Amino acid sequence: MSSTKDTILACARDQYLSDGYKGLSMRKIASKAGISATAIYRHFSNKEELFHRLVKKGFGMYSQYLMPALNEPTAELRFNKTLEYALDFIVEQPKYFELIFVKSETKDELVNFDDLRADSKISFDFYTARITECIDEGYLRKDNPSEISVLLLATYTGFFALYTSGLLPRSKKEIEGLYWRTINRVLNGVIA
Amino acid sequence: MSSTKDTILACARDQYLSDGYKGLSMRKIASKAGISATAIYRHFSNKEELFHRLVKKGFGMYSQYLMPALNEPTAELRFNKTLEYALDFIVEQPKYFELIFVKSETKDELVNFDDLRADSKISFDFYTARITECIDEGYLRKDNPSEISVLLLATYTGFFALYTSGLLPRSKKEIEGLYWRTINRVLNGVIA
Amino acid sequence: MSSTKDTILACARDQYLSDGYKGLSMRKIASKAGISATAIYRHFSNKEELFHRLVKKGFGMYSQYLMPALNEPTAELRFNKTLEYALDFIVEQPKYFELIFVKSETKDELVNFDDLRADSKISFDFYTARITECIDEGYLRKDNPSEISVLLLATYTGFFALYTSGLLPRSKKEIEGLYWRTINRVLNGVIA
Amino acid sequence: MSSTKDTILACARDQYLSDGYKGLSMRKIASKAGISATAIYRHFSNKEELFHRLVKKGFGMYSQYLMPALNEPTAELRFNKTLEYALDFIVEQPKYFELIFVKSETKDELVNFDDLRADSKISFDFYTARITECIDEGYLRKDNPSEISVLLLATYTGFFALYTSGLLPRSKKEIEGLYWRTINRVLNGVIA
DNA sequence: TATGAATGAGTATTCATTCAT
DNA sequence: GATGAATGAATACTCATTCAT
Repeated sequence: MSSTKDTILACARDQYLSDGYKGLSMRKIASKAGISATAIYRHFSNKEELFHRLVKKGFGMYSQYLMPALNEPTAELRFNKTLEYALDFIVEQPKYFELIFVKSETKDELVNFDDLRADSKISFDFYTARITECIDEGYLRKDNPSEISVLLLATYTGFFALYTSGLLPRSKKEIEGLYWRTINRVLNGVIA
Repeated sequence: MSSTKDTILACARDQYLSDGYKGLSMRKIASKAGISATAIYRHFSNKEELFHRLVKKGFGMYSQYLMPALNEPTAELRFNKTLEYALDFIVEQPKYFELIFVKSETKDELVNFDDLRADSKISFDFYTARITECIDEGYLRKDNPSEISVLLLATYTGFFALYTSGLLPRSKKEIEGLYWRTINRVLNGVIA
Repeated sequence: MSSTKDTILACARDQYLSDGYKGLSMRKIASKAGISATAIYRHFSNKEELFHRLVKKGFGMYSQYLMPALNEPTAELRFNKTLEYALDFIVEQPKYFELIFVKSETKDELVNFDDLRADSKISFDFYTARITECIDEGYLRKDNPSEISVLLLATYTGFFALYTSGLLPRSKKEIEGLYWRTINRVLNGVIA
Repeated sequence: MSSTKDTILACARDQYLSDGYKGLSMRKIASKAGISATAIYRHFSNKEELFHRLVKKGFGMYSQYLMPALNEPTAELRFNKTLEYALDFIVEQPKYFELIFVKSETKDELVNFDDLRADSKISFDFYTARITECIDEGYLRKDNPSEISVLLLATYTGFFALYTSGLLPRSKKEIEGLYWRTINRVLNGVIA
């Protein structure tokens, strides 16, 4: 409940999400949090650790979006809800999506921190599990589940990377439609 | 033939690609290029312009990879060669791929420079043109060509973003196989 | 009592007064003050603010020189003491005189900062007030007090601008005599 | 007739007069003159000499303004015309006035260059000569001519220093009126 | 006469971090 | 837990000047 810690993290997130890693400075974080720059070091040993915590939080949030899909009764519904909640995550937390799926600095972190690699595997494994049970139930064609997972995640990631980069200059509304049509085209190829 | 200019550009690229935008400093570039930091300003008016040229070069190189596909005799071959050359680009110029498709700073640049946006549209339009003629020739199912283009580019971009980010921890060889299987799964859904 | 702040200010003043605005660099100030260049930013947000404080201090000091004239019992004495203390200011603080009355950069500052303009008005108004009461008491001829103020300030400023610029190559002693004779010639024309 | 030399000087003047000494850079001068920065060194050995020439030109121009006063038939007229032409100089060449009478950098130059000191004496001596003959002709009260010269030059310089510094916030028109009233008040004290 | 390339010293400023309190 | 002061290294960039051509 160390409220200051959370405040720092929240300010760091806001600042990172608006200014990028370049603009993520201890001073600015401190100033936003209403404390002195040095006070941050009471809670995080350095900038690297602070950012590390931030990324972890992003992964945790992504998990929170996907997990409720497990409440659905059938594999097909769980699969479809997963795709839907993944969309929700981007629509509602576009910057967190960027943080964990796009921003290169995040990836540099991934290389150095095993726990973040593990976190990133969670979403991948979640997809794979959904796909496996869809194949088992005959909703999806017999195929390599982890490769289908790659296919879906790649499309998902790439689609929104294109979007956030301005290469798909469409409105939010259009994007949602395009997302589903794109996903359905992919499913067309893998569905039983 | 301004060799210094090219040297600077090459060093900037290397340094950007290894250290990210954060590590892209005029001093370091100069030091790598074996000139003084100020000498850079003889060739580029500032860091922004230097980076801009860098990105432009990346786009130019990507075009050079794809264009030969036009030499193929049929739409289907041109389409398949495009997918193949796109793979070649990543395999042979992985860092330039990262520069123009993944690195978020590049996208921030895109927002500011119309010419870069135009450059980025080229690859998209190239795909769309290939797809359109494939549909015309009956090789691809009747569908919205630009949306198929989005699908393919998204998968392509996302696939390698996952790869370069370390989320697909496989060897180069395996990756090529996985790429084709992934692409084929997509094509499965759109092929006639 | 923030001694460092005062030290910085003192060093900045010395350096400005000996090298001009050109030579007023944060590094040099810091070096003179025996601190690191960046330490200055703990006390002043930037060079502009530092210089601004410097000028303010100059104006404040000038006021401190003139104010005691108010202790005199008659308007005539207050007027004469003002002229005398103004001389004292130049003799004892020639560099501060230069700072606030001569150096052109100071004037550029004045344009941007309302509070400095206000400060500079103080001395002008002080003169005007002294002259007004001298006219009221019949010591000075009936005339426009603020214009007499202009006359006196102009002569005062111009006189010492000529002096500090080396155009009046005389000794300090001679200058004091010349000052009074010059002032008296002016008074000749305005005295009742 | 080395036209390039004159062009450089003209550009230097324009740039100095608009941006001050700080903004007087060889590069900017060259760019304005349409030549390369290094080309300047064909004509002036360095920045110091260039500025030196500039100041000399300013003094020369001031002389050109005053000299025609000598065409007047009587000492009184020559004296009055001198005061008038001095005003013209400021009104028409305010920046040159600033250059030779106000700008501290100019004065630093004066200290180092005997020829500039000599130039600056010319105007002073010119005043003195006018006053001497006015005393001789009985138009001015018997007094020390060079000290009257100091008085007039000080008032003149100080008056416009106050003006250019923004301490006399009046319109150009008002300033001319105020100038004459101020000068007349001075003359009141010295006139026969 | 002029240029383009290059340089070293300099500019203000920001950074993450340390330390004594 | 937190602060203010301070620091060294780094940032992009400008400067006057030199040199080979």
